Amino acid sequence: MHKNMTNLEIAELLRSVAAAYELKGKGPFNRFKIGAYQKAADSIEHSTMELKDLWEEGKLDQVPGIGSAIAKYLGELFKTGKVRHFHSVMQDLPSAMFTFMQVPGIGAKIAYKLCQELKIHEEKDALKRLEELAKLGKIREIEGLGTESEAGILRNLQELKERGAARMLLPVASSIADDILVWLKKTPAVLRADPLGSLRRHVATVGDVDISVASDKPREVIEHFKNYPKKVRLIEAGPHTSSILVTGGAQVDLMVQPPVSYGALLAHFTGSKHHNIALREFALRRGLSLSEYGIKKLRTHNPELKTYRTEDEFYRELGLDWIEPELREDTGEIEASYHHKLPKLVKLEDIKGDFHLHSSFSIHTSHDEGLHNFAEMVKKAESLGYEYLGFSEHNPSQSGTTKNEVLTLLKRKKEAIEKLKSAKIHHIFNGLEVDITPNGKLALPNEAVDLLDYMIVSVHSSFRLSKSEQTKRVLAGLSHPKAKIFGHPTGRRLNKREGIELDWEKIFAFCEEHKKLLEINSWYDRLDLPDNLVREAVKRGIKMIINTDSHQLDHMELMRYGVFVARRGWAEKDDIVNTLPYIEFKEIF
DNA sequence: GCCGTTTTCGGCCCGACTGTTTTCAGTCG
Repeated sequence: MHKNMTNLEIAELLRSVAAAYELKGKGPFNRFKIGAYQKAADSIEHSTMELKDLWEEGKLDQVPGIGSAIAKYLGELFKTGKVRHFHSVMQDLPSAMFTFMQVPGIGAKIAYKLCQELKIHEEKDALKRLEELAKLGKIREIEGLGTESEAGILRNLQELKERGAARMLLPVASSIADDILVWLKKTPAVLRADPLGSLRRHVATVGDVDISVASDKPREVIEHFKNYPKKVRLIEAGPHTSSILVTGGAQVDLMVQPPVSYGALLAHFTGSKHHNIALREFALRRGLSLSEYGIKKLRTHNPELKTYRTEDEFYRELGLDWIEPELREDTGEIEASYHHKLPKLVKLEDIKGDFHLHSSFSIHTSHDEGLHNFAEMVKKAESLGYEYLGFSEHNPSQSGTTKNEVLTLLKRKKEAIEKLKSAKIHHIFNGLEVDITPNGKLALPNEAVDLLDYMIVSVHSSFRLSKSEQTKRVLAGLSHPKAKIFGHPTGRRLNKREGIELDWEKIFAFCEEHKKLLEINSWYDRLDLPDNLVREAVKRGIKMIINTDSHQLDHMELMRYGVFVARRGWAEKDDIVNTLPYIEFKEIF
């Protein structure tokens, strides 16, 4: 019995194979094979479904980038735990080289050279050994490397240790970008500046902060950028681009173009990489070549560069509708744009209520209480322009309260909410966020449920049940008629813990049949349902609700993060129930 | 090794910067 490989581990394996091919093939003839393995690895990493499950259903070939050859190898991997072909490609390569490739600036060739020359072969302690030898000046002695390379490797090793591989949460990256924008705008050479990359695409986590600048004086802009007060180190600087490291360890990349070609720069630097590649291939089939500078007509005698001030003009030149940044992941958006079938994405202004709020009204919960009372939260909801809201404190602790106490507490809560209603400030729903216990029971007596308008049911414990047990548990919890919403469905905490394992086929089918709502939780380390699962839900016509899970007033402003996730999942207004006016919304409950 | 709005063969995105090798390879996004 061999260990189940996760998508991430499979992606790693394919990247190693790509690296091996990079060393094997002398010459450019297998460049495309290398690219194919890398592309397959990326694709697997972004896959919604576990590859193993797809293989069992015979659907491996549905994953873009996986063709007959790699599908066959993966089949062997799932059956036997290893792939003979991969083994033979990698057998005479030291395993340490794949470890070295984690260090920025070290690719396949340098990694291999380091292993050979420094005689480091095993993965164990490889980085530590590399650091020791670098400090002894052994790297500069290797042909093709010098003192700069040695210093760079040492520095990058150090930074890797300090920062790790963790990506930034969206608000963190946003605030770094905001601060840099303020700095950049201090010089008149900067005519315009925008945060781009994954930040603009509103990905849940951000690797580096990317900033574009429109300017006719790029050198001045780069100089100014290099003087950013929070700069820790200059990574590189050229005529149009520069990268720095800032306090906290984040890398900031800058690109400058004159205003006449700013549209092409926006498109290029927003990415994603895969969107860019797909867009360039699309253009190439039409005899056009794209870059951050503009568009060239190929096959003409003197290919002239055409520039674009706006992204809209840039996309239009290709015969495409402008594509929302959130959609630019090469998952069908180019084709949709070509056929004028892009979704009309939900917007923050469409949201008419928040249904996951924790007030300070005490009902002896087993988890955390909110900080502010009903009236304060209602007032905040009013200021956000909402028509309705729902209070959903955690259920009372099962061990700390008797059934009668629970009933008394919840009667009191119901009365308090009734009073708010009579004040006619808002349409207020009386809910509760109820734990689904490991055996699938709800952590609330049935008589108490009768006092509520709705329940959000959530998993807050036993995250490591097997997929089938976890699925059974959740479906049992959701089967109560008043359990309308499945709260933060995967339970993931970004950079902290993986989500629970669920059979999504079954969960989706159940939600579809029984009209259950999936929550998109806006809390920025949850962003749960994740965007790729939102996309699946949208395809199946399953409705969702975007909530903040607020525990205090200012949390209620985080709704936009949930909206970002919905947009990345191609959700339109109709897919999200809390865009409905009260009259229609209340029918659901 | 993958893939198809000219193709089941013959293509495969495009450019940046660094360090070191005096003309370019390696790495990155």
